[in-house]
Amino acid sequence: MAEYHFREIEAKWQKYWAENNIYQTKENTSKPKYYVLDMFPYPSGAGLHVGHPLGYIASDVIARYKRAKGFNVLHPMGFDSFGLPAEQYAIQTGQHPAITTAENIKRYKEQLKNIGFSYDWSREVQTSDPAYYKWTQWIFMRLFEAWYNQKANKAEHIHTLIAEFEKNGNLQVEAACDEDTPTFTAEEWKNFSEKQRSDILLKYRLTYLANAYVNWCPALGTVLANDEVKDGVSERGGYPVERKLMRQWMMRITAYAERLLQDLETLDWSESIKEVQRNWIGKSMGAEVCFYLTPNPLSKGEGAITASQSIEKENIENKNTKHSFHWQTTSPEKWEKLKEFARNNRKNPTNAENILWQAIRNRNLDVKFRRQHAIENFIVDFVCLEKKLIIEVDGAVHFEKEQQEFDKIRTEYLNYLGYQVIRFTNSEVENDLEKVLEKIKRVIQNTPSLLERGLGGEVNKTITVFTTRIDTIFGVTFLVLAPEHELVSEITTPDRKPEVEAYVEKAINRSERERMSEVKSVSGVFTGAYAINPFTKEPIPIWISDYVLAGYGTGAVMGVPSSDDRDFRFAKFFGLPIVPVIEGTEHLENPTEKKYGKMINSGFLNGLDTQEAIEKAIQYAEENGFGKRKINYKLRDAVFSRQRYWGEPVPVYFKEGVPYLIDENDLPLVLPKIDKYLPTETGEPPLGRAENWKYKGIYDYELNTMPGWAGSSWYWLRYMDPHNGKEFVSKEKEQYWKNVDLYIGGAEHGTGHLLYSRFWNKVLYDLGYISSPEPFQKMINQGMIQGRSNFVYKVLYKEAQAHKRLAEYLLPLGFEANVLPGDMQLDFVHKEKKVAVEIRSQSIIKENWQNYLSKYAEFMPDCQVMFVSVEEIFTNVEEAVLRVRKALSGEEFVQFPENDYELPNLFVSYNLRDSYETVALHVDVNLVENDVLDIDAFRKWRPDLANAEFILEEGKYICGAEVEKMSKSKYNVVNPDNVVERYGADTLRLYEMFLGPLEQFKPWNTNGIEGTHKFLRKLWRLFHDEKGNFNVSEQEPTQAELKILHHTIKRVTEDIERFSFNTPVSTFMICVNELTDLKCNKKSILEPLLVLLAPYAPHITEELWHLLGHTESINFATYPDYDEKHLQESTFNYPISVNGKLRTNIEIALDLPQADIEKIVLSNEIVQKWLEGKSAKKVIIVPKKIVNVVV
RNA sequence: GCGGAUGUGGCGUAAUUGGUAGCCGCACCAGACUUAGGAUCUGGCGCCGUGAGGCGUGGGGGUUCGAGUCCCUCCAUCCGCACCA
Repeated sequence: MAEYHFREIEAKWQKYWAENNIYQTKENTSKPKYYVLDMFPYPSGAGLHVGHPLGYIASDVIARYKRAKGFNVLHPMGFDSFGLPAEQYAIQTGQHPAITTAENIKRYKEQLKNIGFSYDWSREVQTSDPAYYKWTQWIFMRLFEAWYNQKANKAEHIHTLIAEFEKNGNLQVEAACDEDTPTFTAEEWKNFSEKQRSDILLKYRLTYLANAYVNWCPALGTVLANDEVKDGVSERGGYPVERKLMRQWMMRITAYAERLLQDLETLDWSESIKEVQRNWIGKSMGAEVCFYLTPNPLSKGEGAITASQSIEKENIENKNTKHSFHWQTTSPEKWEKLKEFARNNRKNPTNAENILWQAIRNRNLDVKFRRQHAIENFIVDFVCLEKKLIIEVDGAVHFEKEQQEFDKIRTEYLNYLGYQVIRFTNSEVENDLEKVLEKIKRVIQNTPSLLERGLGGEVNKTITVFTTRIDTIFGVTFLVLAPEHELVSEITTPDRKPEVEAYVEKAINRSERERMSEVKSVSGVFTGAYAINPFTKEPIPIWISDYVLAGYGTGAVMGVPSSDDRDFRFAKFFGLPIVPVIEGTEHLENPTEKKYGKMINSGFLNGLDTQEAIEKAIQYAEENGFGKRKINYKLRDAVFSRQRYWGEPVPVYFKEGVPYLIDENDLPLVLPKIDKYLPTETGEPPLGRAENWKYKGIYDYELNTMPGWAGSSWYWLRYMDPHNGKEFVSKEKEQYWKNVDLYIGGAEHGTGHLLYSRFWNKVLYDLGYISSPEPFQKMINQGMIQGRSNFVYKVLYKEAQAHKRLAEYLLPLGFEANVLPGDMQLDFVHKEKKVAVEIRSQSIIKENWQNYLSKYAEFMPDCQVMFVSVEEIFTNVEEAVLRVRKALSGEEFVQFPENDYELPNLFVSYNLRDSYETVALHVDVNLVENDVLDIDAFRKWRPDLANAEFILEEGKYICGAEVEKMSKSKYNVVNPDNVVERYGADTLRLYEMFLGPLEQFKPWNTNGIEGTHKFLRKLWRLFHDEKGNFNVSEQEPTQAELKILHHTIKRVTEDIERFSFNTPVSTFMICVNELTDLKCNKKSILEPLLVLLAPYAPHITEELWHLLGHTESINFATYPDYDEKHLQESTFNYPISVNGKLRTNIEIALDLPQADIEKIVLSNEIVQKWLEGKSAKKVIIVPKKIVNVVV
């Protein structure tokens, strides 16, 4: 064989490797293990493009390198084969997603095998295979049967929780559980029904059913996890997502928030991806502070009960009876003045008053009414304090205008105090009591009781806020609740109700996206309610606003406009007071510019620094019982249900509304057949279509399936033991392989796969099934390979240009251009001969000429009008001019273009495009080489281009180029198959590595691939003579040759060890170049070089290895060690600089003492010249580096 | 706005971590061999300058005998997060 025939060589060895199971991994425990894994690919219909193999090649290099270094390497590949695209395709075509998936996988495997990866295909897994998802379901069951014990700080089997419930109820349990978990005693637990117990346990399980606001995507017909939503639209497909309250399976990942955060420190991951996870977990340390609601909305002065009094009073009252009403609705002093009137009125009621009183007294309407009760300065007829409802019965006097005015003010005031006032006339009560009572009943019904709404200190309700800056609490001038906050409807005063409700309505209906896009605008509504700042005892208004998110913290914030930007904007907008609390902010236009410093205006915190003040304030709050230290996480529990077919069925059935796990022996719960991959008519998920699909033929199965990330959250474990039918992974194998040593994949999984995998891994670890707390020890995120699009520039034929062109002919004939009679513009007019020429496109002339003519007749009577089409001008301008000439000379002429003209399909080369009006069009990059267009191929590319013509530069058509995402629509996708076809897999592998650092994003540009291909041919020639005969010498190597080899070994090995994949390629090139220069064909040099290169170029090295006489695969060769002794030098060519500037080089023996070096350097001619007669101040000699002479 | 990363010839990049900036490859230029070249080989190739030399690692400043590398500052690009309390 003379030439390097890569196609034959590569096919030959790929076959050999497969037939001889060269890459099969055995559990050989005498060797150290090394587990190198690629991120699970989803087999999409588009197949691989050159960007995908980048990471696979790097991991393959490592796998091969580690094998040669004596490691037992696990390097598997498989497919994350459940997912939306195959199902979308199924919906459109009716083809079962399993078929689509199988086809896609087949294609992927062909492409992968074509590149010569050393995967152990015997370990391949597919998540959609029942033999695999059996264990996904099994793990789901483990999660269902687990709870998170915060005392032990780990997950435990639910049995331990039940045992505790039976012993002590849940009073002493510290667990990750739902917010609304009630407390109960052991006694109560024992008396709970099965359903009640199930409901309680669901609040603790690591996977649970709950009503939660989820991301509902109507277009996909399913809910999505938070990480699947980007900027308010679905990550896949970009469909809108809305908030919807649904009962869904959830994963209690929040239980692990702290450990997921802390253990990041133990991982060798890039800082950026750790940061992404930290952000997502979103830990913030601060405090929760309780704000009591005021008993009444306070007006200034007025003698109302002061805030501090009210708190004391409330505390006293609360000690006695938890729900005692605050019936004293005026001050004692006022009551002194009013009580006589009140008593009088009671004794002498009007007839109407009496009738009504008899009807409503004694809780006749289920609520207690008081009559002639004093409220502030007024005595009202009847009042129901629980509902804050006042009923007035008006006599004749109320018809007078003055009295009506007074009533109005009185009502307003009472409204202001939070009371509803309804009025009846005497006659209404006397004549139609039924109707009156009916109305009262209705109002009572529609008004929440204070027992429920807890307005003010009358019941023990508080608003809790979360803050990281409790030190600024003296600067709190308002509270803001999220519109969705549960207290909003309860605390809103009647007068504010319409406005508040309208705002809430609007906020809830607005999509996430809308709310996000209006970040900068300020909006909000006052609720009418007030709270007491527990530090200052001052009342502060309670507002609601969009900028407070229901899902974060407590859904309420304390507004500190002097140190928070959003609060500042809010306060400015609504004119709320701003109290500076940090020294130096008093006179600032915007006090939030300075956020840290000494406290001012802050009572006992004055003078403290931010951190000290935070500590002291928390301490104070805890001591006084209205606050506590609190750590908050942004991380939410993950929605685990999908209303989809193509996913793992959830191994759960329902009996009387209680979810039960199916028996473990019934696993796997296999996906049933269904007729259509759509929801049922009643809106149930597709699985609702399965016929007779019931557990044990009786019980309904869960109809949701698991999300795409379920199967990929544990797959690395399955590779350790992929065919085990008894366990998801055997203990021994798990103990041996432990976790992934090197994980290579994209950074885009930072908040999804990489977080869920860590979560499941930790659960399995806590439950004792596996031995590593983290799944992926080291990770490298390969940069995306971007597409490099090429463009051609199609010449546009516009009227403006046609006009210009025609003008060249017509102006010399005496035409004027752009004549403006009336509101028209005529293209060309010959005034003397009364001829007008109009340019329009061919189609417009055809369709509209009559309209034009009538217009011309209006402005230019008795003028000859003729039309010239744009098409005509560019294809046959002479003909057009001829027609015009005829018209001028009075001959008979043709008014319209005689023929239909077709414009040439003209493209102009990149650097000439500025002289034309052009549009840039994507051209298939496969038709372009080094930005030069293959014109023939271009004409054949699409039928409409067959007649394409070109304006060339220097005989070539140069394309423009731009870096974009690699995608079909941009015609910039490069298929690795094509590259392999043309240059071979080894060249592709080398080139992808050579392109630059693995982590970097870079455009794919085939331009440089020649270089790596040439390198391989050069390597080939080292082993062959000029005639192409294999020719390797057994001669002893020279010192120079050994030096080249060992230098290469050293550099390549060091580079691979630090995962620098591009630099070894250069080193190999240098090595081969140098050996070529020396005409070295010695076996003792070339043989180790092959082993060194084999991880990068496995095919050519395998071929040459066998040509050298080996009968075993190069994969079993040992990696060469480098020997320092071959790199020893006796002299060094020192760079000599004078004052830091390089002036010359001097070869100096390395064993020479520094003083001698100095002498040699200073006596050097060139150094002398630069010294300019001065003496050297200092000579710095860095051995084997540099000499610097300082003058 | 906050956080992270990056910035070096026409292009992809390299620089043993403070010691000769531009290795290797592409493109380009010149030449050789050839009927031919999308083969192969040789030489050149940061910028200015005929030259000596000067200038050069996004800009400015600093530390140092010496800075692409360390410090300060500004700018640009990319990525992530974002009313997160």
